Amino acid sequence: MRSAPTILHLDMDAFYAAVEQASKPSLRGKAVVVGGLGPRGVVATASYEARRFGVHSAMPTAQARRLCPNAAYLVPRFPLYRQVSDVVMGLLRELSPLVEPLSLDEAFVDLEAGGTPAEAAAVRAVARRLRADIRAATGLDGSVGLAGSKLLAKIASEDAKPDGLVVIEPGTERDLLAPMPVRTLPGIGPATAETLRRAGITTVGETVEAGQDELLRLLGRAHGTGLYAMANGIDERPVVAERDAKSVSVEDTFDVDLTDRTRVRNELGRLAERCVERLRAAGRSGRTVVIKVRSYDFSTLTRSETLRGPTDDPAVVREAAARLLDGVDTTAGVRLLGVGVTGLASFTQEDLFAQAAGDARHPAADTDAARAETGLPDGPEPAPGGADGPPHAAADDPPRRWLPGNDVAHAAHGPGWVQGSGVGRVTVRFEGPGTPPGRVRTFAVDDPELSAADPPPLTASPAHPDAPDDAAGGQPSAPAIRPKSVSGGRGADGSPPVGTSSP
DNA sequence: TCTGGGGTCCTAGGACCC
DNA sequence: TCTGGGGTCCTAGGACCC
Repeated sequence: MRSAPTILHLDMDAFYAAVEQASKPSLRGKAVVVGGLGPRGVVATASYEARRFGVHSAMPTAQARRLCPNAAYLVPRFPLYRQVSDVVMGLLRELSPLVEPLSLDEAFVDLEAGGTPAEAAAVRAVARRLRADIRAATGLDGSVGLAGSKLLAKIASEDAKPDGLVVIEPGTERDLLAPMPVRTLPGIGPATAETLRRAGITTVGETVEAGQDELLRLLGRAHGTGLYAMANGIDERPVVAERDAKSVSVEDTFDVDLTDRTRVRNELGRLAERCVERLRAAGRSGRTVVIKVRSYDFSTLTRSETLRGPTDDPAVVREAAARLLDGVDTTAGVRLLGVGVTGLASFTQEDLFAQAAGDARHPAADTDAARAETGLPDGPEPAPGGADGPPHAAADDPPRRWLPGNDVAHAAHGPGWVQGSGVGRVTVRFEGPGTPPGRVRTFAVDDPELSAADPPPLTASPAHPDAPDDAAGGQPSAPAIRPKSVSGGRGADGSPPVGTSSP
């Protein structure tokens, strides 16, 4: 616990949706929903405009469409989000060597380790400049929390949303937390909250009053002690940079349940290969192979097998997965299949093992060749999240899928993005991050002039005059890209934005 | 037209070993 | 030939997070 609020938590606002709006001028100020667009898709991120209709993350996309039929529904473009994320993380690393990313859009930073003076005014100034820099570099808003611990920094950034900055002064933690619902605390999900509720505990303050013994009894050792500490505002977890991944996995939900056993086996084999591609791209190998099978009724089981040594051989993983599947009854219908590898080791260990074992099947040269092969395309990973279409279309090399949000280029009209498609036509809007809102044209889906394209990079907003906020508490700083979001940033109180009026 | 995909951590039982 | 006891590994499942 620190005596100055030197732990910073950054959380980008509605990240995927905001990137889409920055990238597609016609969507700025409009409801945008990014997520799976198939019959079983869910929402990954909704823009604030869409949230006003009740749309939120993890909601089935079909339900979102009912609530907000006029939103733009887009497939995620992870490579672009990753690019933008790299820019943001780069700015954080200028503040301190201790940066702990939690996801593409979220990270902790230990400002003290970066040499920022341990006093509220100094850290506040750093945070204000950071938010301005992020806006200048990406055109996006990020909310920042500052506190003496990770727990409170995260709660502060949540309170700061959207587009705000909140500082929690050390010493005020307990009083601040007491009235909050237990669900506010990280690690307290629906199940734990229900257990606590049945014991008459709904707020953080009641958690403290219940006492540690009671919490241990209700929740078990690790969870109970952890919750009691958190509820008292105690959190000594350090900011840790760069943790190695402990597992790699790949899974697919099918639009229609699979019943044919051969088809199930084939899909599992494909997943095993995708999993190994990712494993190799990360320069790792793994020892335990896990398969996951979700049934028509959503019941889910896993089966795992630990090999004698780590492998990155697709055949070995595929065969292990196939063996595991042999023990699973799939006759009633399979909704989801997954393959994962855990017990990760690095390549060098793998090579040593292979040599020691005298593995005849895979001489070293072979391994190298295969590795070079996977490293070949510029996108190391195979478009995650089904960006290039769900696996199910596998039937006979489908013509080409134009998914809403995809980048395209037209020989005559230039770069644009797919707004929609159907009945042999595809509608494209021609615009890019730096252009004014563009116009729409419709083509035949097999128009030879039309081709898939890479996402254009987000350029920093030119309109932003790099005005650092005034000292006193997070000033309005004209949001870079948004045309008329006058009410944008504001001070520490996190009051909701005046929404730009409905599209 | 219910419920994605990628992860992390914890628990608990049985095997196995000392 | 009396149910000790601890540590580690493996497997399966569940809660939780973004």
